[in-house]
Amino acid sequence: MKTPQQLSASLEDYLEAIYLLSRTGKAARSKNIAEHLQVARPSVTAALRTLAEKELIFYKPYGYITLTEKGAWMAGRIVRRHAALEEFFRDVLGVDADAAERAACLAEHAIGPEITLRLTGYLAFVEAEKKSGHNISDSFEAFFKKHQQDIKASCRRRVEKMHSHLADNY
Amino acid sequence: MKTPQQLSASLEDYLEAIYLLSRTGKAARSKNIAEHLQVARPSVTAALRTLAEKELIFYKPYGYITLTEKGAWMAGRIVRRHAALEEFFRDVLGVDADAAERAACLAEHAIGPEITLRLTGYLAFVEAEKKSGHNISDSFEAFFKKHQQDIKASCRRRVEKMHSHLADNY
DNA sequence: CAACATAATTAGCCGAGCCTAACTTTTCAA
DNA sequence: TTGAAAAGTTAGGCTCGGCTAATTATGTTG
Repeated sequence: MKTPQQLSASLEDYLEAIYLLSRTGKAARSKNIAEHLQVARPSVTAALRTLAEKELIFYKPYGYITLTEKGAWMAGRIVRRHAALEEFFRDVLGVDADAAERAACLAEHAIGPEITLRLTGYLAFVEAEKKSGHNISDSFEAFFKKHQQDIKASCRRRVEKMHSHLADNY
Repeated sequence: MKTPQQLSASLEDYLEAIYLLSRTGKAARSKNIAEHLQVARPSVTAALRTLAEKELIFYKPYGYITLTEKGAWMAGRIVRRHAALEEFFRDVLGVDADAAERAACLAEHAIGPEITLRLTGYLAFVEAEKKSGHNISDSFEAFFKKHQQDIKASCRRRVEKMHSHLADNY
C-alpha cells in the first residue's frame, strides 16, 4: 500500500533542503535548514513537525534531522526533478545559470513523475545527439539569435490583436 | 514608468480566466469565472476587487467584467506562457494532452519572460527543423521508447546510492 | 407590478505558511 | 561547574486564498 503523500511546495522545499544538507556533509540541523531556505527558525520547526508526522524524517527536538526511507525516496524524486529542470533551462534553452536555478526552484513543484521522466529522457536525447555529431543546443542557439526579433514581434502582434478585440466594451 | 505588477499565481489564474472567457464569447461574469476555475463565487468577488485595485480589470459590482489595457497586456503574457508550456509538454516531450494541460496550469506561474521567450523560440526551432526534414520530436520519441528503461533504472540507482548514504544515522 | 429565481456580495471562518519576540534547552569555555 | 552564547521552540499575530451561510441586487414572468 503506497502512500501517495502529496506534499505542498513548501514541504518539498524543506525535504529537499534536508537532503542536500545531509549530502554535502553539513549537518541537517534546524539552523542550517533555515539558512538554506532563507526562512526564520520557527518556520522550520513547524515544517519539521509536519514532515515527522508524515514519517518522512526522524525528528527529535534539539537533535539532528535525518530522512526516513520514505523521506529519502521522496527527496530523491524532488532533487532529480529539480536537476532536470535546471539542466533543461540552462543547457537546452540557454538560459543563464542563475535564472535557470531560480526558475527550477519555482517550477519544480508543478511537474509530476511522468513529465520528469520524459524531461530527463529529453536531456539524454540531446546528449546522445551531440555525441553523434549533431548539437541541438548549438543549432537552437543560432536559430534563436537569428529569429529572436521575429519571435518577440509575433508575440507583440498577438497582444495587439487581443487589444482590438477587447478594448471597447465598458 | 513600467509597473512591474507581480501577480500571485492565483490572481494570474483569474486574469487568464477572464481573458479566455472574453475571447470565447462567453460573458466574463462572476459566475462563469467561478465555474471556469472551480472555486466558490465569493472567492471570485475577492479576487476581482484585488484585480480592479491593480487596475487590471474594469469591475462594477453586479456588472460585466472586462480587461483594462494593462490587464489585457498581462493576460496576453500569461496566456502565451501557458500555451508555450503546454505545447512543449505535449508536442516535444510527447506527454498526453490532458497531463500536458494540467502541468502547464501549474508550471506557468513559475517561469518568467526570458524563459517564456526561449521556450517559444525552441518550439519554433523544432518546427523549423521539421520543415527542413529533421523531425526532432519523432527522433526523441524513438529514443525515449528505446531507452526508457535505462533512464528509469539510472534514477533508481541514484535513489539506492542515496539510501546507503543516509540510512544509518539515527 | 409583484414575487420569485438567479446572480452577486457581505460576513465570518479556516488552514497554510510565514513572521517577531520571548522563553527554554544545550553547549562550551573560563 | 557555572553561566553566557547559540540553538531551538513556544506563543501569538499576519496575509493569502479558499470556504459556507446569509443577505442584497437584478431581471424575469405571470
